[in-house]
Amino acid sequence: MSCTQALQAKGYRLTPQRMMVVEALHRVDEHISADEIYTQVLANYPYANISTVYRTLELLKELGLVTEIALRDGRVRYHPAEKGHHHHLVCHKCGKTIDLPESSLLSLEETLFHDYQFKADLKHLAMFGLCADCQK
Amino acid sequence: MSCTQALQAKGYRLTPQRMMVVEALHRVDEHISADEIYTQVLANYPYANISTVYRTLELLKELGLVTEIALRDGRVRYHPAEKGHHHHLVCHKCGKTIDLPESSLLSLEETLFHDYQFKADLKHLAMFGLCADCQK
DNA sequence: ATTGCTGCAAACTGTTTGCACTTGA
DNA sequence: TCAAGTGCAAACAGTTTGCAGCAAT
Repeated sequence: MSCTQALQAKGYRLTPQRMMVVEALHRVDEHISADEIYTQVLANYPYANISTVYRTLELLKELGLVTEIALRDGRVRYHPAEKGHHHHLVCHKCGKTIDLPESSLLSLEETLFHDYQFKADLKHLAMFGLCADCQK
Repeated sequence: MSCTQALQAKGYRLTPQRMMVVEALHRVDEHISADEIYTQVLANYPYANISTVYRTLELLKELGLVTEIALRDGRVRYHPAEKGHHHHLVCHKCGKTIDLPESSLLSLEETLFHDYQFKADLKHLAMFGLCADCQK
C-alpha cells in the first residue's frame, strides 16, 4: 500500500500538498531535509508553505510511513520507511532477535564516511545486548 | 594530559570560563548539551554567557578534546573524547583496519534504545567496507 | 455542510557573529 | 602591554503554533 493510500485508509484527507510531499520523499531515495522537500513542492505549487511540509512529515512519521534520522551535523532528514529488514538486534540473555530496517544505520554510515572517509557496507549487521524484557 | 593542560600547552589562554566548561563536561560523564553546560557554568559564575560556551566547545572540538554527536532528535551533544579504541573499521579490499573511539556508536545506541527499548552492548564491534584508498 | 487542512505571520529554540571592553600571559 | 577572549545584543536557521479562511469528504 502506498503512502497516499495509507493516509486515505486511516481517514486523513488526501490533499495535493500531502501528495506532493510524499512524491518528493520518494523521488530522491536518499534522505532529504524538510527544506529540500519544500523546495521541490514549491516547484510545481508556488503557494505551498513550509509549515505544511513539517505537519505532513509529522503525520507520516506518526503513521510509520517515513523515518527521520539526525545526521552528524544535527540536521534532521527524512526518508520513506523501509520494508526490508537487514539488521538484527540479538538479546544475549533470551536469544530473541529484533529485525531492524536498513535505514537505522544510515546515520552511522554517514558519520563514518565523514570522519574516516570509510565507505562502510553495513548490510546485515548483528548487534548484541539486552532486550526490553530481559532488562528487568 | 588534562583538557586544561592541553589548552595551555597549545598556547590558548586558560580562562575561568574555559575551565568551567571543561569541568562541566567531565562532571557528567554522559553526553551533555551546550545548554546544560551553560546552566552548570551559570551556577558558580552568573555572568557567564552561552556564546562563550559554544566558542569553547568549538575550540575543544578542533583540538580533539571533545566529541560531538547528534542524537536522534537532532540536538547536538558533547562529551570528552575517549582514549580507548574499541571498534574497528575493516577494509575488505586491502585488509587495513581503522580504530574507532567507543563514542562513535553512542548515537546509535541511543537510537536503538529509544526505538526498540534494546540496550545494545556495542563494545568492540567490527564493521566492513572500503577504506579511503581503496575507493579509487 | 462540516471538520480537517492550509497559508500566513509570528513565536520559539538552538547556534553564530560583530563589536567594544576586559583580562591572561 | 596587547592580542586573545568575553559579554552583549542582534542575526540567523530550523521548527512550531494560533488563527482565520479554504476545501476534501
